[in-house]
Amino acid sequence: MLFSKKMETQIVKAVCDDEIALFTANQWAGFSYETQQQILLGYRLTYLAETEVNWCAELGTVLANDEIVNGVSERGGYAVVRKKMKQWSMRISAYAERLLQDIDTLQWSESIKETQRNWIGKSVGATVVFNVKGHEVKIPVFTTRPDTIFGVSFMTLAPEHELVAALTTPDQKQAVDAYVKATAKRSERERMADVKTISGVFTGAYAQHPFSKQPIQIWIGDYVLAGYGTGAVMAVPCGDQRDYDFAKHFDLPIPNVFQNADISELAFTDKDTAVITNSDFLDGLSYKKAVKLAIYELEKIGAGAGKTNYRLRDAVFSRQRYWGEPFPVYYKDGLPQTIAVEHLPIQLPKIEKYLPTETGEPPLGRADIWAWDAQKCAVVSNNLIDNQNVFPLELNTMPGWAGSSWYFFRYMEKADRPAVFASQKALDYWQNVDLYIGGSEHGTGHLLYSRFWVKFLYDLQHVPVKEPFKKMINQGMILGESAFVYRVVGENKFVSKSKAQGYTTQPVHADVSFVNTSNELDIQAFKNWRVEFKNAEFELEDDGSFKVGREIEKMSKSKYNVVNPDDICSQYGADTLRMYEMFLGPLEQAKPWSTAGISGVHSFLKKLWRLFHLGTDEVFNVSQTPASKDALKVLHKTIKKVEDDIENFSFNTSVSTFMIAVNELTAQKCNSKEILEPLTVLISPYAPHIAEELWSKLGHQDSISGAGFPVFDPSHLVESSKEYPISFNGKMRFKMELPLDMSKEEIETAVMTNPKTIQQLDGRVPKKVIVVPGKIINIVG
RNA sequence: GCUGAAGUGGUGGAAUUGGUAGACACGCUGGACUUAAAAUCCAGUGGGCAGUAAUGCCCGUACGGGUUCAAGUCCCGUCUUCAGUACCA
Repeated sequence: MLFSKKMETQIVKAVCDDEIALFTANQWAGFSYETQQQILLGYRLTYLAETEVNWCAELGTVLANDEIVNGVSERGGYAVVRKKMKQWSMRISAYAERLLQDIDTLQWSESIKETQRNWIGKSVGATVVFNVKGHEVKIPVFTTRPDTIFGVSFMTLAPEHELVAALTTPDQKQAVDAYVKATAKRSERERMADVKTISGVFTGAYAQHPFSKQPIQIWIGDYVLAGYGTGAVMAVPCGDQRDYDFAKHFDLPIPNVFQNADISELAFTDKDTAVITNSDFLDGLSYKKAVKLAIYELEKIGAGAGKTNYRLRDAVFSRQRYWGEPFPVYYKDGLPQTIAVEHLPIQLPKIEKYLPTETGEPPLGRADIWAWDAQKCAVVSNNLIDNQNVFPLELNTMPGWAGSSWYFFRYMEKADRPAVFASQKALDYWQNVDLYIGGSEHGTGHLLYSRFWVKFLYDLQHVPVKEPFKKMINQGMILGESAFVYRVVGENKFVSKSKAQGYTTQPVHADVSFVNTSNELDIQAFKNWRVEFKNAEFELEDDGSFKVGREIEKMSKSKYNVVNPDDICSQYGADTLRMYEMFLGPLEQAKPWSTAGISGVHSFLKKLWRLFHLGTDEVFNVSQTPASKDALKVLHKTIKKVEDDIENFSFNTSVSTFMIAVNELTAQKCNSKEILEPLTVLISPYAPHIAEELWSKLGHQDSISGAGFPVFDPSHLVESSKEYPISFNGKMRFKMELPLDMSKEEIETAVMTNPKTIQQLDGRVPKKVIVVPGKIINIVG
């Protein structure tokens, strides 16, 4: 590290963790190598730190926040506990503001953008530092309402707060210890579920109000989360409902700092109308002005500063699994050292079992050849470790998002890498992902991590873009229709659906393949399915059938509601399946899989085929005769609509358009090549197999996939007249064919002299006649 | 609670800038062909009232208001469903 002469005694401020101490260049030079390395970790984008992690004992690994759903692991649903561990983390929080700002540049669904905004969770406020009476320590808190600083009547720390033990007075020790223990025992999930119960304990210690110097009781309470802000709050019961509830419950004072606000029942939380009172220098100010002044005064006395807080936590980057990229890191005197780029990649070692070791080390702890020889720059046997030249390698591996965050940049060029990802030329040409079709479940994981990586890569000028995915469509899931049979509790007896009310029953999933369209169960097939059902008893409906219950659920093997598309394929063909899926409805919409209606798509394809053939003999019959005006109109109307639909991912309406086109051309008895050939190309992305077949019958040697998209010619759609809807007070009564080149006045005259108009008016004189040429005529009165 | 999306016939769904609500299908009803069935084709199909009929009128896009010549579409409020998220200081 180089310092200028001036910097030697000047404190250097850099973007890094808040807790990092400031020092001068001379001081830096005086630090030991170890200390310097420790400090540098506080600045690095990827750093090793003792962090509170989500530990899943069953999976033997830590999990990222987004890998936990409802307090249990997303994979397997196992318990997850908070635990301190030394882990690699990535400083995604350093990019929080940019990740938030750039959301606006994305063409993503509003819901997923909002999910990311919430996950980043920006809140603007201030840090306020409280002195503790009789202690050297200070307690910083984060607040979004520094304007209510004179409403502080107590403080609350999270039970896990590091100062709890030190601050607790001897006579409160027993109560505090018991409370901390009880909270630790409760799982995160329980704590979340139980929002209503108010609990907490007084520590016996007092903080000091930064302005009034009044003593403030310090409590601990589990409504304060260790993981957010500083893990401590200044409690303003008059302005925050949780503080209010806590104060009421423990009979703590509730000073009112709002003018004309009734706080007898609830806290006053409306910022916009708040006027501060009983607050010394803040008296009479609005929320906005009071916040500014409070921060200014806090900074003046060194008891706080304006601060923006983010909910977004740094992401844990270590996994205790085998299958993941190994870290190019070895340890010298316990300090991580990176392996130089030219020696990469290092490859996963062979191990016997892909499980954690008996002592709880990650699977790589089982490897025999997993040490780094810093002289030879090679991976060598663990036996050679002497901590002089040969050092132990990192045992953790990288998580899935180490690869998923950037892989698409390598797709841009197939040749050997000339640069980090691809040549500048390829990167400039391809830029980023134009369209990402995927599920919204990645909203707070992969899609955020990837945005972070790409911003970092952009900063280092490895890629020319700031965002990985320009446009995203969250396709809807095809759901399954599960079938349930009702088992009488405690008996090996099943009752048909309508009889189930008479018993205490438990629904059991039955394989949907045993059930027909009228919800009747094939009992024999069901009996043969499981040994335990073999001798089961069945109570039938009065008509002798056995009916199942139905419910729409996610398609899943465990729910036995998976339908195999192969069956549809063999019955109707792949084109029918493909088109039917598109025809079901909008791409973004989740919908249950139902084959009702598939025959419509199938018969459409047969109709299409018949358009090219004569009679039942399958004789190919496409003529060279020029197309009629009407046929050209149908074709170009279709080209226009399909073109627009593809742009809008509105495939369901394209299918309708094809149906209309084929119906109209069939009615016109059109078999002109001039029409059918471009129509075949148009339909080829929707029904590729049949299109390819017709294409070859049309005399082409090459695949239709190389054919150019038909060009829309608006001249075929030009009309000379329009069938105008004639409305009276907004209600359409009849239609009238009128030339399009008529003036408004001429149209009005034509309409008003029409006998039907006279009949409708029945002697009344219209107040107004609205004529929108080419659209509508509305007569008011 | 908060955030987001949505609510249209018996069903899936159309209506992209306010301008003919229900396209296109499924289902259903009737008919043709057939010994019969399948396949195919034709006609009808939002609800109600009147009429033998042609047809006419009324009501209809979750509910209640509003803006407008005109509202499924825009505005305000309410309800319901789905999804995400949550003691965030």
